[in-house]
Amino acid sequence: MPDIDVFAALANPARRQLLGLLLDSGPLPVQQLAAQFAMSRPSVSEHLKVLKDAGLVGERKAGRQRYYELRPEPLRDLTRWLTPYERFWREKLGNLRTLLDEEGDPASHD
Amino acid sequence: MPDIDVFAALANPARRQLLGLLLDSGPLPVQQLAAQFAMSRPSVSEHLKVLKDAGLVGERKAGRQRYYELRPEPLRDLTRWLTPYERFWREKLGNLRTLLDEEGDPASHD
DNA sequence: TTGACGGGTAGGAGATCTCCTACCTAATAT
DNA sequence: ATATTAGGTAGGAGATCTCCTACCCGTCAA
Repeated sequence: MPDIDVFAALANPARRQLLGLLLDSGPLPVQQLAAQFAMSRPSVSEHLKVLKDAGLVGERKAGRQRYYELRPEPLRDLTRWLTPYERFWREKLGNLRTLLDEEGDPASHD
Repeated sequence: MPDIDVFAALANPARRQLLGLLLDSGPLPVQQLAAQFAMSRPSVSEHLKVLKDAGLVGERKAGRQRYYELRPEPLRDLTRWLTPYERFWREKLGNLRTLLDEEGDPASHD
């Protein structure tokens, strides 16, 4: 149980995409996940392992498949870490900018 | 101008600590920052470069010193990325937790 | 039972990261 | 002018990351 840093786990775009898939579609077996990537199935397995070590996904066996499911709790650490910076940028940008940006920006996806 | 991923920039603990120092103490020259670390000054410089490429710090010259200052704006991308997961865990954890957290939400930005 | 399928693990190649010491330039100080 | 100080850059060693192909075991189907 290496207990990997959630920041490190999120550093890789493929892993963020895996989380996104699990968020959008619920629990999925490895093959369904791997089908979304150009890379090999074993590589996807390794990314899933990193996510599991970070506590970001759980796995449950069903016959010969393993369903991976999102476990978003560790992301709360990220949110907590972010909080003081969020306060800082609100002060910095001021009310005008805050109002303008609040809903108008296109969210970038990974 | 590699335009580095903010996730990648935050993957390293030393870089997160640098951001924390700048958050707590405001703009600081490299030496003041480097003094907080076991590592060499040039290594700190390299970390600052990564943060600068990610848009997370800015630098301004003052004589022979360079003051680095926090630029938290790119962290908004992180917050945006986090939003759907936050919604997910609120649902998952249930109402009790939601009610407890709700008060921490700064809804009062007239 | 035998085969096919789902998926983890091993080992390794190549890229990238993280740190170092040397060295360089620009700016102040004597 | 010369020495000192702040700090960036070069180049490299060693660790880690990311991907691959092979191979393994467990589960289901014939």
